[in-house]
Amino acid sequence: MAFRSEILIKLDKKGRVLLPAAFRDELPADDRGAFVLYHSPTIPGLVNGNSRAGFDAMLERLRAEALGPKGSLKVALDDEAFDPAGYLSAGARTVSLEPDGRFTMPAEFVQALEATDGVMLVGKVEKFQLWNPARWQARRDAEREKMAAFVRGLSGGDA
Amino acid sequence: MAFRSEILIKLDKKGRVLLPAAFRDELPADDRGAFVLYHSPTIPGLVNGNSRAGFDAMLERLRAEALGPKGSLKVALDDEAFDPAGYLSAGARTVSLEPDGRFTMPAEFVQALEATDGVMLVGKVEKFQLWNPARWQARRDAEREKMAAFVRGLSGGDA
DNA sequence: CGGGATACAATGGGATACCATGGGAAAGTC
DNA sequence: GACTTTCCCATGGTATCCCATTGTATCCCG
Repeated sequence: MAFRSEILIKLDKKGRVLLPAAFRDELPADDRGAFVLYHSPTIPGLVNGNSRAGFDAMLERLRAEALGPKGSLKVALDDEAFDPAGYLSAGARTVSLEPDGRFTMPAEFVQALEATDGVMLVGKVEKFQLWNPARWQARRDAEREKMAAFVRGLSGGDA
Repeated sequence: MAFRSEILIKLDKKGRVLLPAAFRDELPADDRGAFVLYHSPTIPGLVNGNSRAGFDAMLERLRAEALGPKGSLKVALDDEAFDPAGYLSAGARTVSLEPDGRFTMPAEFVQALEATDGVMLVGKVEKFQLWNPARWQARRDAEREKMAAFVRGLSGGDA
């Protein structure tokens, strides 16, 4: 259960996008009819995706981390207190998959991506990302250098 | 079963508001004819909403955690003792949904929101909120910064 | 092991159903 | 009887369903 690979998918004029078979297969077997899209909390113009179960699990961990064990009652009542799980939830949408594996991309996400005719789907282990193809290109180049530097920096055999 | 997304809905001249399909679907399947609206206990001008079951469950937790096991008996008898659940309940109203998914917004909530022609519905996981669109805008910007700070604060890779 | 035959993945498009909204008519209500 | 509330119908837009097409794996068979 891990999202891998990067795949360029068409965004047709009806706003539909195919969730590739490789990604569909990573959704829980008992819940393949829908998944969650949500805005990246740190990178504007990036959209994340996950299974409903995966997204909910993340929110749960988030609340435990941010609020401690007794936080659930407080967060349910105190609208003034900042709730990171609530923040993510507001920027998220459950989208249902058509039988053929496609979904209609909500307009807000199309806008965020500034996608015109294609979307780059990128597997990031326990979630996946939707990128504007051009922006992904740039991001990828930057990450390649960081990765090389990171590996060189690993304290290891030679040195 | 979690409220997500933010949706701007019209408030028509008859005082009607549509509960979007995405939110209706989160109401319990056996009780979709009505739900609960209640004033936020911490933010004036904010209205919260939940299913009847969800609201009741919150009151129950509130009494159990805030007052202890004997609390409910005490508040049933002692009118002098402060009962947070009773307070919330007084500021709450059950509103019924029309067959087409709309409801008439009680005047007290319209006033509280100072809503004129639109209401922003925001999913907050186990409940949702009704905001004055302009105020939500401001709130959202503030939350974005808090979220960024929160993510930075997570003990992680770089440091 | 070549050559189809078959299954499935990715895409396009027409027809239909549903969502969000406005407005009129009927039924209460004071 | 004026006003509010509920019911019903209308409409534009979007999403969903269904069917079709093409290309590519996979399979089977001799």
